Amino acid sequence: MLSLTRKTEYALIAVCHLAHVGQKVVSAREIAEQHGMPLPLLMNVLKKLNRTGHVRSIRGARGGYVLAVSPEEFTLDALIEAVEGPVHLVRCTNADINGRKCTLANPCPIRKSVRKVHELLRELLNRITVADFAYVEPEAAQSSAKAVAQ
Amino acid sequence: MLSLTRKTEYALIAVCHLAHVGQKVVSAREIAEQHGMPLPLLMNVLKKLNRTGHVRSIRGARGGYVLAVSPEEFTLDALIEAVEGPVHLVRCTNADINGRKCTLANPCPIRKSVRKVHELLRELLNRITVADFAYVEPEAAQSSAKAVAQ
DNA sequence: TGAATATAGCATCGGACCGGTACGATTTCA
DNA sequence: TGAAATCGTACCGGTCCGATGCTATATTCA
Repeated sequence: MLSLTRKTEYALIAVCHLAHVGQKVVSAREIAEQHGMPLPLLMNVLKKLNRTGHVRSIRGARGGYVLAVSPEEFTLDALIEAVEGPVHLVRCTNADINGRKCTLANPCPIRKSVRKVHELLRELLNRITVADFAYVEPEAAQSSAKAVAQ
Repeated sequence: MLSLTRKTEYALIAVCHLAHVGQKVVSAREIAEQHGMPLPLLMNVLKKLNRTGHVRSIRGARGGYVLAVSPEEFTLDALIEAVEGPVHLVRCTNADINGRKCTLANPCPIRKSVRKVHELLRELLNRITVADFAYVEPEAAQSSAKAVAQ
């Protein structure tokens, strides 16, 4: 199950949309319609991003959302954590999180190595920012691809 | 859900165990007991690894399993694919896999970038091999950690 | 002041998939 | 021939994602 959830997809698209329009206020409905996403789902995601402070919400008529952090500083790791909760490669990387201890015989032979891989994954996710997911499609995606590849 | 399944954990531990004992035949029961894993689960995993040719099974009394590939050439990516199926960061990276097409409005603004991230993840998983998960715990894990960090 | 718009919060439901179990068949060795 | 061990398949339960609905709150505008 090494995959992103659909929530993260929606969040990524929405945040890219917000990054693209700058400081203009955009309603969830507008974003949903433009990308063919289910509105309630998108709203759930935006609520979470609002709670974590990554987007700012403006209520009422003519309300909507504005990106509250700079795209360059908004890492994929932060986005995933905001939407899905913290990333755990395996359950026992942080046994104290869910209380359930690793039941494997101690010492678990792969614990250290798994932890190392976990860190590598986190590093990768922290190198990638929302700015890399530039809201461009046709050919201009090369500059963003370069940043991601770095 | 950026995490490995428990199957992958079991597979990793078992393969490390096999790598550690060299060409000696080890039964699934022996591996399970030594690491406190549920035997049937481990057998399910070993069956899959046998079907993909990564371990060789010897039936009958005194039977068991032997690693069929060199630990240095057995990548984490291959192991995950053998146990869980192919890795998909998002559903639409290979829309033809499960038939279900991406329902988002085209052109999906993040498709290209997501695909790039997907490749980076695959690269990471391909750099890590079973040999990096050396079957050592106390302090000697540094040589393997070095290889992983590379 | 009232209606319309839009987000906030919570609760619920269905389905997919992982984790775990069970049973019988097959093969090998003593 | 019987014991040991793998092979194959089918099944069940729990968890969590995906999705929906309703109510409350805040803002704008006529």
